[in-house]
Amino acid sequence: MQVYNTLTRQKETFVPLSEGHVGIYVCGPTVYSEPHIGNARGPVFFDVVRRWFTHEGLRVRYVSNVTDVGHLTDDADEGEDKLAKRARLEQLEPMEVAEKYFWRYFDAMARLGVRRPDIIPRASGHITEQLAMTQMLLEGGLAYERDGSVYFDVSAWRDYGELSRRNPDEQQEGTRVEVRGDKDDPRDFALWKRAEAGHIMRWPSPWGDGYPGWHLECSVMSTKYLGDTFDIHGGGLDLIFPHHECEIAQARGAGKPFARYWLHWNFLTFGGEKMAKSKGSLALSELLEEHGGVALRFHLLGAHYRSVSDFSDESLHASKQGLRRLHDAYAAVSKLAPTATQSQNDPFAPLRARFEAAMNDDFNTPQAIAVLFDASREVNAKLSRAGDTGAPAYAGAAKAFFDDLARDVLGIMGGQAQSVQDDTALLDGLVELVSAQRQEARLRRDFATSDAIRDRLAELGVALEDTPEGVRWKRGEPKGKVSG
RNA sequence: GGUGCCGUAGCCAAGCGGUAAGGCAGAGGUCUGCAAAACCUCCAUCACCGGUUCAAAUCCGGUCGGCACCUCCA
Repeated sequence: MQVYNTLTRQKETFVPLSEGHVGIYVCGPTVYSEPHIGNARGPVFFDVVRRWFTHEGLRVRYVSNVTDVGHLTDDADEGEDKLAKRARLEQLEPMEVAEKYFWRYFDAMARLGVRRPDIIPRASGHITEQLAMTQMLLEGGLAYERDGSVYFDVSAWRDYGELSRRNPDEQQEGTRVEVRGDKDDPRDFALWKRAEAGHIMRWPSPWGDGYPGWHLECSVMSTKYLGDTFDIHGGGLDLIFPHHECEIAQARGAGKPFARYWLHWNFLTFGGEKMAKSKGSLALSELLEEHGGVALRFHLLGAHYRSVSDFSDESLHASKQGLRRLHDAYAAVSKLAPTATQSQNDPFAPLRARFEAAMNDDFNTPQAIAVLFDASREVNAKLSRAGDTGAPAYAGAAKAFFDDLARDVLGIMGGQAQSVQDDTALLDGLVELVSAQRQEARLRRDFATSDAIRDRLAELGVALEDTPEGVRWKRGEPKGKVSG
């Protein structure tokens, strides 16, 4: 299988460090505000990545952190971190903020069919380890302490820039590099920062009270749970620099070979503009409410992870229509064959092969989805041929195909990703419709029909009551056998 | 200034040297009491210019137009 490695800027054959196992670390969000749709692309993509590895028989350990030690807002000079600011605005403890949005985030992910990571480490719970790595870097001469803060000395690390291919010397010392006057060099970055008076999140350290730097947690937590060398490190494209660059420098500087393959997903744009910069209206909660998790997930997988994808109402609508076709075919198959069966002569073998080839080529989900559409057409054609005696067996194989790939790997059919729709309005409408039909029968004095309707509804658990004020209905337990 | 990405049909979106996947929308047809679904058929030479090659959307050079990162950001 081929994966595109940012480190080498080319597709490489993926060979796990330890045969049969894969270790994956993905940088998660800083939980300080409402999750938006941009937060979903990476998790959804990597959810498919781990499902695919699992499908291919590998044991996966998937670690994805959540940053609960706020980093600075754009007003670096003010030194207020995002969590603290939010905490002040919401009048909560910083950790209360982190906890609140942590759950918002994972609730949203669950609705998108994203399985929980095997480990969700938090920065606040790994202070000791972060101090240890800082200490190690100091001892190795790659860091220096200034007035309670410890900085990584970029000039001392020759390979700095290997991932982002940036030559530190050529970087424009632009807008606001001069963040803290106590750095030896503006390119240096903090491993540990002194906590100013009033800074709420603080921990004791050999250099005084402070808090860990922006990039340290990932170096520490990934290697703690996956080993000093591990297979895959993922994140958004924007994390390549400086975040991942710094992670590599720290980890390698501390003697850890670190990640072997780096995968980065591209952005979602909205009207051609970077999502993170367009304001509002893209809150995940709202989109989930309106479209459901499966549709969003399906749409996200409709573009290759390394391409920018423009997210709009039109494109989302188109995706939903397409998904419905897939679901319809699956429903038809499931009706004919409630249980999946796979025989020796699997008629879906060629389609499986195509799907597999697509996924093995750097997780080409759009192509994999195209295979699903081709399969649907074949299935619909076969099943619509009346009197085809081979249909049931074929349907069983079709069900196996869809269950295996569309449901288990892509997560766009059945299972948890299926949105639980609120059918209240539909139910109301249906009962009222049937009730109206019954009233017509009563007016015709066709009581046989009206009573039959009431009885059938009662069997289904809907009780109709004729009152002087009109017909009322309520739900109860289904009575008797439900026929049909 | 440095680093990198993109421009494929009305829209979304694969392909990245061998003669344009898939979806949505649209057109025609089969089926059908009507409608829907389904199925069949149709619908692009790949921003532009030049070069390399037997062969280029795919490689090289240039032009134009978008975008991102270099600062928190998925």
